[in-house]
Amino acid sequence: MTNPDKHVVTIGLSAAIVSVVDDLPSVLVVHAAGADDALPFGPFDPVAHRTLESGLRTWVGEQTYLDLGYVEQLYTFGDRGRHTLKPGENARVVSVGYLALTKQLGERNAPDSVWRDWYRYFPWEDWRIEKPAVIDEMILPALEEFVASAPDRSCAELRRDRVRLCFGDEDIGWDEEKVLERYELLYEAGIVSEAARDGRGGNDRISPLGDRMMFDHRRILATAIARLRGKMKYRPVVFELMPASFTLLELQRTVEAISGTRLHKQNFRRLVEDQGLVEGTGKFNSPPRGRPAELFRFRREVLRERPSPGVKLARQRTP
Amino acid sequence: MTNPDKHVVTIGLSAAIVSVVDDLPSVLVVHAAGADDALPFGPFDPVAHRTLESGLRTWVGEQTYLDLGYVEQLYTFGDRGRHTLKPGENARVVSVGYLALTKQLGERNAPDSVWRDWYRYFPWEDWRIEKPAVIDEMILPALEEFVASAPDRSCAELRRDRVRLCFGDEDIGWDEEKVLERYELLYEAGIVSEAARDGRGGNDRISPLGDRMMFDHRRILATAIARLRGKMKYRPVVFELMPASFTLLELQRTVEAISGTRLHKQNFRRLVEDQGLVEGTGKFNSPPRGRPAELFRFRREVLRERPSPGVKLARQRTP
DNA sequence: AGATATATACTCAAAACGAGCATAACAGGA
DNA sequence: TCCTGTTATGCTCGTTTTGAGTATATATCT
Repeated sequence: MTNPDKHVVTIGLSAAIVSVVDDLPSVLVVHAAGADDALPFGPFDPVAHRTLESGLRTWVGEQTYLDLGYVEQLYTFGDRGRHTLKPGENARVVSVGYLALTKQLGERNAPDSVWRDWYRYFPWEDWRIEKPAVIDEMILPALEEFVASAPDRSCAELRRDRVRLCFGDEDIGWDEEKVLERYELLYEAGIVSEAARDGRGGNDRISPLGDRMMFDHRRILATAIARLRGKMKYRPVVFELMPASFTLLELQRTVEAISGTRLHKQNFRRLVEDQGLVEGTGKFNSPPRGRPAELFRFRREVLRERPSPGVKLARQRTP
Repeated sequence: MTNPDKHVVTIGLSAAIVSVVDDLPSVLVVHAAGADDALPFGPFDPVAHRTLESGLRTWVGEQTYLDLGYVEQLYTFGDRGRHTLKPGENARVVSVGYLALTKQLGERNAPDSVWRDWYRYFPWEDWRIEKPAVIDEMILPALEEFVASAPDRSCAELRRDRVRLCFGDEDIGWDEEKVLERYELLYEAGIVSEAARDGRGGNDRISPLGDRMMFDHRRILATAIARLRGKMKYRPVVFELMPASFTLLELQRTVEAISGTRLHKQNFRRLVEDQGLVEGTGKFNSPPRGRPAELFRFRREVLRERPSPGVKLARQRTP
């Protein structure tokens, strides 16, 4: 309390703006040649804005011409050293991360922002086709080194448990919600190239694991994916990403794209219909092959009825 | 970006430090005669502290001599006008709220901080004995006024729905997790006395509903209760509040104290045991009457086994 | 028509859940 | 000692939810 100046910081607002098209979950990033990708971000101006969220909406609107529908605060990061431009620099920025969902209507219009498949930054998170080879080929060996390099036995035990919980084994399977835990583990183990950049021990014998991002933006994106994967299950937020009408398979593919797993088709249909989340429109699509599927729409009334349920994942066993 | 000074704010860290003794969920508040209760809070010093959380732990340790075990970030509030000392004043503080769980060991030692039953601030949230009378006698009538005073028909509809979702009706019951939604509704409706203090329309014909708190601390506490009520169900966090050994009824009473509802005893036992959350110690207590109960301990191993489950609420129907 | 592909309906067993009954183990008083 | 009140603990039973299929319907293409 002595010198008020020493408590002064700048607040940065970062947004993971997400949309899904054609089974590709994408995030809007600011891309410049030669630099790491960044999430759209800007400083919070306490004079101009009444709330943090309105500040975010304003400059996202200015920069990307997007009208954000659903917006949710994720987390506030203030770690020293994880928001550096160049090694050694130490401007203190506290960054508040947001998750926003949008429909990617109209044309791309923001200056140098592009939609990017989010699995480009997290190649180990997409299990839709199969378990990503990078896990067994690169990640787990590198993490074993991390365990082995522990200063003492009990620390090694802790590290081993963390690896098991994050990446699973025979007993405990894959938990698609642990996106942040996995990224943080890789960061601490120096496997992810932000670690070296931030001046932490980086294991440079390893080819970079996923694309790097500016500042702590990959951490914010990990938080966003984790939150969305979890929230989807108990709140009907997927519909923020869907067009006005859609087939049940399209809905399922969107959920799968986000969760990075495959679902059981018949049971997915049962869940969604039984919960009254959607209603048929009576119209059908005309697919190139196969039986036409009915087009459904989101029943907005569910938001006013029961404590709004989400889209449960009817998990599929490995076939 | 023009003038960097205009982006400068102070970050306040506030902590809802929670413990449960004898079925009373309590929160540590700083109490001064003539002033509203406050959560322990202090500014974040970016020079001295590497992370927000370490800043919090440090000054909470200094101020309360408590060693926080479990700490979790809740939310970052930056609303103009909700962190005022006196009406009209407008120091811009962004406050990061935290939830901390502790065991209330040893003696109270902090200067003027005291443990307070949290239902003192939220009398409508405790349904353990019965539905709190204040809901039907004061809250719902006042909220009906709020609905009636809507500027137009569609706004009235929205307000009516919010009231229904927050406080339930015959169809949708009570959702104990909507603590924050309820508080915010009461704030907007001017029923809670912070509203008048912050210069928003306050309905002063109503006797104050629960104790007021300083700044936006009642909102932070609402967030904390909501988060704890939810998290308890899928993560074994209650055990942070329990002594080393306890009977299953003591555990149940703690869960009930937090959730503000009653649980089915036999089913609670079944859930907790089947999930392997606890193990018997072979020792028994000696109660004044009735059969002695076995003392259990938390199985710390669950944290290393399956994606750690929480204490599900085996809800009791109204008898 | 037959092959192929997708949509949708229905079945069936296992697991989880909600409610309650039954019995066990203690204290104190008749 | 036996009865009563009280709490703990074990067990049952019907319902719901879930996971995994099988069966059938409706398209297109050859």
